[in-house]
Amino acid sequence: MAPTTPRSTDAPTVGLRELADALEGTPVERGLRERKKRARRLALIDAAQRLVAEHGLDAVTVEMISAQAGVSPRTFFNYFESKDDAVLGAEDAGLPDDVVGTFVDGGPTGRLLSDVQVLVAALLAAADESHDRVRRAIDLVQQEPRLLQRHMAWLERHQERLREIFDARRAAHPFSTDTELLNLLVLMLLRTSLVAWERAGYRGRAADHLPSAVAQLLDLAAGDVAP
Amino acid sequence: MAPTTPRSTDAPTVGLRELADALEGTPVERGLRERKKRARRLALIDAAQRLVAEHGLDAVTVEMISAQAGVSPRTFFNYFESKDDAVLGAEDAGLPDDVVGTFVDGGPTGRLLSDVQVLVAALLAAADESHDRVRRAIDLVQQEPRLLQRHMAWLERHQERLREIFDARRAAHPFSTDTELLNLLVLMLLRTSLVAWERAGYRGRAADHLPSAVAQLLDLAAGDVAP
DNA sequence: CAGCTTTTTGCAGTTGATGCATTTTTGCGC
DNA sequence: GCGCAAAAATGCATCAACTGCAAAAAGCTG
Repeated sequence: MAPTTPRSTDAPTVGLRELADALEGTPVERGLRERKKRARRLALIDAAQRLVAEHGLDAVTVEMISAQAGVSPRTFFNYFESKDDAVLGAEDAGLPDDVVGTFVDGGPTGRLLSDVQVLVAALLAAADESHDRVRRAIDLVQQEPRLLQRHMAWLERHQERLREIFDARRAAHPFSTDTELLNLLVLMLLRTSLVAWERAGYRGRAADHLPSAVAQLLDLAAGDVAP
Repeated sequence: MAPTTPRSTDAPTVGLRELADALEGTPVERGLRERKKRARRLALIDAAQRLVAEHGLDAVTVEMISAQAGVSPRTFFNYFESKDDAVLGAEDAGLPDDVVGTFVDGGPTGRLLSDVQVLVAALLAAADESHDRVRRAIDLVQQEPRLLQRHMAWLERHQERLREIFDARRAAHPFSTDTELLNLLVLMLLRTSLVAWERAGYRGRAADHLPSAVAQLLDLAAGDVAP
């Protein structure tokens, strides 16, 4: 159980590099090593998704995937904790610090649900960047429900961070909603948005379907208070 | 199905047996076979939970569990699909037909959220019956977050049924809320209630904490509409 | 008891996953 | 280019989860 990994080691030469990163949407690739690392990772994800789409999850072995990607089976596990993670292309899409900061400070709207919505939007934005692989991942989850569990595992990795974020906000701007409930609210909005996006034929962005999900939730509540 | 024990008057043994069953919370066990089956199953769950509580999930093997329960390792897998399932004591707690029927007919209150709440209450009631094992399962999930995934898998088994139920109700009493969202709503209410129950030291029933969960959700929505 | 069904069990085999030692690759100063 | 240190890839051995199959045991029924 490794504790949270601090993201940036505030280097002094930030400006230009950060701009370049923002444009490319990829983290710093300082040399051949990092580039190869990324390439292999993507190759493994692509191989995994392609094979599973064709043969089904259980018929595909780690050996096949790594062979397809041109690496040894042992290397596969240097990149992913499990076969399923590779199929999902599980990225550690962290929340941007500014978004988190704003949320903790009680912003941007001051209304909890709306602000959670912003949080979820940030998560979905990260998914937009590599939308091809995310698309395939969603499709595969429909086909292989077993993968849904790993989706849950993915949330779980962020759960601790989310918990901290919620608790931090609560400290300065108290609210009564249980942290556990908020965690699942995030999952609910995420998943509902992604499913809606899939049903819309992946047109536009995933985040475009988030307002609808929130509206449904409000309808649900409104219908209960005043039928 | 004649009474196997010829008695002087009508069959009092039936009455006794049904009473005993009601007290134990067990369905009718027609013979030695069924009784043993149930006993073995419970023995396996108890062994699994005890061992995991003591040594941790990863340190416990199926071999240990089955040895502890006095069956062969191969038999273990006749009872559970996975080690985790045994630890959770995963029961196929189905919803009672009358509850489902009422819900599908647009009842009991006619307000979607409240009616979903009744559904969840029924689910929680099932958990109350074998509350010792459920308690231990919840505690273990806190300790071993990995088990949360299996909890998700558990929902998944009911997801199809829930989907049918929601769709059936929608047919006669239309509502706009997405089925996917409702599924996760059920999970959210279930989990929030269970966690609250645990935090309350398992006093009373799990379902007692459901109204609070719903209230939190309503607060959340109300706070967003009119801050 | 004898025949039938259900359940358990042993055994062999596949696969996912991990630890460790070794080799290969890459980055870098010369 | 050259050699050296760090990082990554690889090979190998190992463990544990899980499955299929067929034989044996146990419960059921007449």
